[in-house]
Amino acid sequence: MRDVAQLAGVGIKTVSRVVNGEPNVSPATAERVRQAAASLHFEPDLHAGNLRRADRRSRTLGLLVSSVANPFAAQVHRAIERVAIEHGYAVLAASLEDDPDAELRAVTALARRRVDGFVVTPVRDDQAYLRLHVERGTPLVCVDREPHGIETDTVVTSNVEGARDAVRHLLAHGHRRIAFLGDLERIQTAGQRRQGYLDELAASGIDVDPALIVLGLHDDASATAVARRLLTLPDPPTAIFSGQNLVTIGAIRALQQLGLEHDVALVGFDDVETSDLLKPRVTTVSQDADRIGRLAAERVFARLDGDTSPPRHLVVPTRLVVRGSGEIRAPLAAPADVG
Amino acid sequence: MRDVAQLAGVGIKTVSRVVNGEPNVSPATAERVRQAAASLHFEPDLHAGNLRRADRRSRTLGLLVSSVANPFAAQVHRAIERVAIEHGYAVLAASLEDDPDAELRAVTALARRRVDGFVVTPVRDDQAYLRLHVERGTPLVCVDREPHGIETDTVVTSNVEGARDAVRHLLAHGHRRIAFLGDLERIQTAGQRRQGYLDELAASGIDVDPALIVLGLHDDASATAVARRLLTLPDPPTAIFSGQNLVTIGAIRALQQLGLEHDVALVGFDDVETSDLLKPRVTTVSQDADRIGRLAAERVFARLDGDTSPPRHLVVPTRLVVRGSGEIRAPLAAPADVG
DNA sequence: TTGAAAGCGCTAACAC
DNA sequence: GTGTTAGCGCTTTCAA
Repeated sequence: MRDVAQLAGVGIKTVSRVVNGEPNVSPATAERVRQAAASLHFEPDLHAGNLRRADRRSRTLGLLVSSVANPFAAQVHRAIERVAIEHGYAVLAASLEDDPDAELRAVTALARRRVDGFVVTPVRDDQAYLRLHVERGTPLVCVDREPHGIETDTVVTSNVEGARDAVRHLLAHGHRRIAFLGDLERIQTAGQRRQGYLDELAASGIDVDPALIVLGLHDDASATAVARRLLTLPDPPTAIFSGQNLVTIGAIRALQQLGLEHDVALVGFDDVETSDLLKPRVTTVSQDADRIGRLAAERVFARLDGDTSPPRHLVVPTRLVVRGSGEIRAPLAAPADVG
Repeated sequence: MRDVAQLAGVGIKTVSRVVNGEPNVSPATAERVRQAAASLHFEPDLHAGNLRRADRRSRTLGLLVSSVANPFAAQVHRAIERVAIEHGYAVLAASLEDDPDAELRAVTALARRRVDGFVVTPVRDDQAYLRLHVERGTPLVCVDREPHGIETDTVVTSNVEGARDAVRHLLAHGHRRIAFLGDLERIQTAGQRRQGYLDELAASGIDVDPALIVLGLHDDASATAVARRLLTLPDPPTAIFSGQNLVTIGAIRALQQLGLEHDVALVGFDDVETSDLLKPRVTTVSQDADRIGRLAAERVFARLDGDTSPPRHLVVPTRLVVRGSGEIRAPLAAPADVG
């Protein structure tokens, strides 16, 4: 910058003014400065400026997700990036892989880089430690899961309602023995989806068979194994509600292996790529990742713009996408037990 | 930092030493400083330090990809992040959506944030403008596509060889009329895959029917339409080689719509999620995104570590994953034309 | 309309 | 072992 000033024959502050588009520079001077800057390939150092700048904004957002390679997280990321760009922001993303320590490390790494705001998918049991950053003026928005130990803006999927929709849909097709396959219990959304499943069955006065509820499934292999076991029970379920997309894939594989894919109904929570191409096509409760990301980013910028209203808890509805597998009807009920 | 120094009753430089783990601090002093830092929740400002630090490293990498939501790019991103973390680095990612102007904007945005290295999927016709950054000491590694106008490290998939493998596989199953469905011509990898297709046919002395080659497909809808048209030709192809995963999905849909999925062979370039669940399962030429990302990141760090050897051009081989659709045999050849 | 001086939070160089 | 001084590249303040 000093070099640019020298070459343009002006003071360093004038260069600063031109670079930042500040007023009170004669067009002629401005032009000379621009020429000089271009010829020296000058790129202002954003971080150096921040040191002294009034707003002290790094124009960078920090994003913590399960994994940038996870399709849902990646879509949320893209949506956040879109909003960020509009505001002249860049996004620093970190993958946590559900590791509580990684959450801490990532927050520290991003804090040292002085991100202006955090969008976090909580992993730890307690996010109270993040209060510090919020108090220091770095807004925090939690996505996908609710944080613990801190009151802050959140944007989550309507997990309970979505699960209820799925189960209601299966009930409407005559099913009474509906299995639930869920992710690890410590993952909040898994618990909520199970809750929706239980709520809807309760609301319909259906007795729950605990044998049909399995949690702790985190990949498709274990889901396949469990689904096979349930489907070969003496009194098997006539429908399956799977609570996560890898689990859905596992369930499909089990159904295919047993040749039951056209006989046992299936509704999966969260989309399965190319679910359109399968036979039958898979009915899913799909999440609006794009909207979640967009809302989260908008919340961050609202806070950066000085919004001090109470924390907002946004719930993004799911959509039941009817494609075929969920509309398989239950076989005629066996005669009621008469003892 | 001054506050920490005051609270610990030491000089500011001692705090710096403790924070950075430099030697020549007595254990007792160090402990007092640590206490003070913790009680004030001190987080050093990485960027402020960089201003004066000898290596001037922001410990941040810039990544430019088609889209962070694209599964291939997202996997590359994750692999880069893994290597980055090991080196204490964070990753700033930007989505270009194949927009040449976005490439320029993203490079500028990252340069102003003083990233230490770039990993770029080139979009523009010319990357000569990046020489500046390289000369100023910011290494550049191009992934997935070769850059133009600059000699730098590259990590790409063996597109030509992978395509040849696919076509050879189809030839081995008796096919002679093999269609090629490719992405937009301006996308380098699309051209390379077509080249591999042509090469392999030429090597086998097969005449190419230009009617069976269609480029310019960028989504599954257009691919479906084109595949339908080809398959309903008077003399239709007996096999399809699709050059991109959305195109593969389109081709599958067309085959399903026409009820031909068990009669016409299909090999797709790049993986299709859940291709395992389809009937028939889809044979693909799969790219090793993880390896590409890892190698690219390792190249950046090698350069940062002072490697000044000539640019390396790494080619990551593909793998033909045999699953069923590519092994459908050609129907018995029609009698040769005898005029 | 312009520029000089001070200072942002930190590290380098050197003195003690 | 420890502290002092200068200065990184920029913006602020304020004087001209």
